[in-house]
Amino acid sequence: MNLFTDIRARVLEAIEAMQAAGDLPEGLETAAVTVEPPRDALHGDMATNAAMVLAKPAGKKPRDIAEALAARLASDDRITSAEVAGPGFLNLRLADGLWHGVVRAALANGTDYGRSQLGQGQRINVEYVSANPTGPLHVGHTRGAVFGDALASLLAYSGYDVTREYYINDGGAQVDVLARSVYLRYLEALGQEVAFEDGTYPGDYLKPVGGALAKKKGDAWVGQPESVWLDELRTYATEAMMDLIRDDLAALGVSMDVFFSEKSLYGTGRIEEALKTLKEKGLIYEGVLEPPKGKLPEDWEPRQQTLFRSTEHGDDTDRPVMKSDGSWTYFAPDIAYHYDKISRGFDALIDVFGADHGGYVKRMKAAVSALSDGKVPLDIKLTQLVRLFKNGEPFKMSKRAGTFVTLRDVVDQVGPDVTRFVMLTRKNDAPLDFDFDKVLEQTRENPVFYVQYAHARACSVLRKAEAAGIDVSDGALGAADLSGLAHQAELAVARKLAEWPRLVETAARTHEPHRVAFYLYDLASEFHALWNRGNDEPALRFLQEDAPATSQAKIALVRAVAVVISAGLGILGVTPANEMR
RNA sequence: GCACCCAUAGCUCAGCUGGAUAGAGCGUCGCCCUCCGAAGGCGAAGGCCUCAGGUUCGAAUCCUGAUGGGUGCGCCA
Repeated sequence: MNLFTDIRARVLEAIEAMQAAGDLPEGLETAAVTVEPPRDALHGDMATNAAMVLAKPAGKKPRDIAEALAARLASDDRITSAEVAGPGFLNLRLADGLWHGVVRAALANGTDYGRSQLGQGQRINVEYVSANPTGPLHVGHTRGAVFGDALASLLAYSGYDVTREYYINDGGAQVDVLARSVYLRYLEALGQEVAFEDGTYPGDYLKPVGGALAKKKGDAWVGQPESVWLDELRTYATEAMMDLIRDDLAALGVSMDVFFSEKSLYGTGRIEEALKTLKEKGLIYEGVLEPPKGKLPEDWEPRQQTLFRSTEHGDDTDRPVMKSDGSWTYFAPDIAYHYDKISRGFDALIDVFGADHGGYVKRMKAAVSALSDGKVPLDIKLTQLVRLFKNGEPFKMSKRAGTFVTLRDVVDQVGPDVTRFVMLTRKNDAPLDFDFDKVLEQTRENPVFYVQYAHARACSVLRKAEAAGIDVSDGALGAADLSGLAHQAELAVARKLAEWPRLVETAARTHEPHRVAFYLYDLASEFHALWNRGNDEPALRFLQEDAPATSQAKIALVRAVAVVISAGLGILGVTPANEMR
């Protein structure tokens, strides 16, 4: 149930009636007609731009159209007033019963109130994290993981058939480095002195992997050349790292539907197949790239390479898919991977990358556009840097100083709920400050606490009401007489609840889950305000002595707030708190 | 040199993908607990939405250019 689309439908009905009556010409385009909350609540409950949008094509003055529209809408008993304002806005005030309907809808549908069919069951693939399997996830990955996961949930809530996917970069040279590093830890576990030179991973997290290997293999690989152990160790080490990463993700509450291995693309003809598809479209050629303008790399020299004509699909320059020595560039398996996603029948793709991958956006979009003949849209969301703070002081990450901050460090210190919420209180394309101390503060400036507190307060009222003998089951509250819910302060909260389905749709359409977090903060603010007004105006207290029917109406509103907060937090992957301690 | 992202109150940031007098938190100043949790609430002050053009009924939002910051730029995935 979305009150805004209901009223918009009513407005369009009135426009059709005006056309039938000859007040407006036939065949007008009404797609641009919107019904939205006015910026200033004093203007009314909803505003439509219909008259201004239609004025030009209809050849009439906006205010004249608005007047005529107002007359027709005013006859609807759901609309208590329709006033023309400004250049041709039509401000509508709605009957209290509609706001009561919002409360009832929230109680009847529970956390499904707000669910939409925007996606119409379209299959959409969200790829995120996709960190190299060479170590534990760090803070940067954490933001991508939280963002991707919340986006996926948001899309699922909006009627898409979502697949959450992780691309394992297990095909490149970094896996050899990993295998050699594990080999050193293996030797170490067997009592040898080892040195970690440049080009190896010295992290402690490989110690248990080397230890386990020593148990499994004994000294069979000691003193043996790489040719004996490298292949097997690559697989072994990668699997160990993926176990580690899966555990990290689980600690954050993230679970993937698909882990896709880059390695599975090599030696199976799948890269060749993807490139053949591009070649058939005339997009693959042998050539020499122009040198980049400005300062050249020291060792620059023209080289003959196999290139993808990505400029045909919006890129700035063509991109190499094969190195001069005949091996694939990293881009080739990426093309094959996205070709695979397209082949699996997804209607749309989303990639979540770190900001340092901004340079690959155009070429990746070009590849998907070429491979799908422009039929499968690819949206790439970049998550900006996370800056760490402790007590307001910048906190520099350094592997050497041992202050390398992992996902685990963050989750262990502040918990998954706080981590997730905080990471979503900023747009993905804005840098994020994460202060280990501030995110745990219990004050209004900490949105996590503020929203959780609102939910806990609502639960507290429900408990008290129940203790007072009021039936607070959703069924009873939904069936209650809500006429006791008539004060503007109370209806203001219901108005906010009415925006929820609309908010979900815009957030889903723009792929911006942070909007949910900000909405919840606003809703919490409305609720806290109403709560406190009870201090000055006893009539606004939720529990009314000796007036169980009135109390029940007010409790219904409280419960509806709790339901929507719970639904919103659910999308963000945060557990609502029933009480604060 | 080129591409992408960003620029909104003293600070940190929203702004519903073109709507009315641009919002919130922090900070500053002034209020509200014999009362469901004051871990909260109410109010005041604070703005050339970086700048200059353009598009139109209407621009913080779209386009062009400039300035300032971030990221990246052919055998590293």
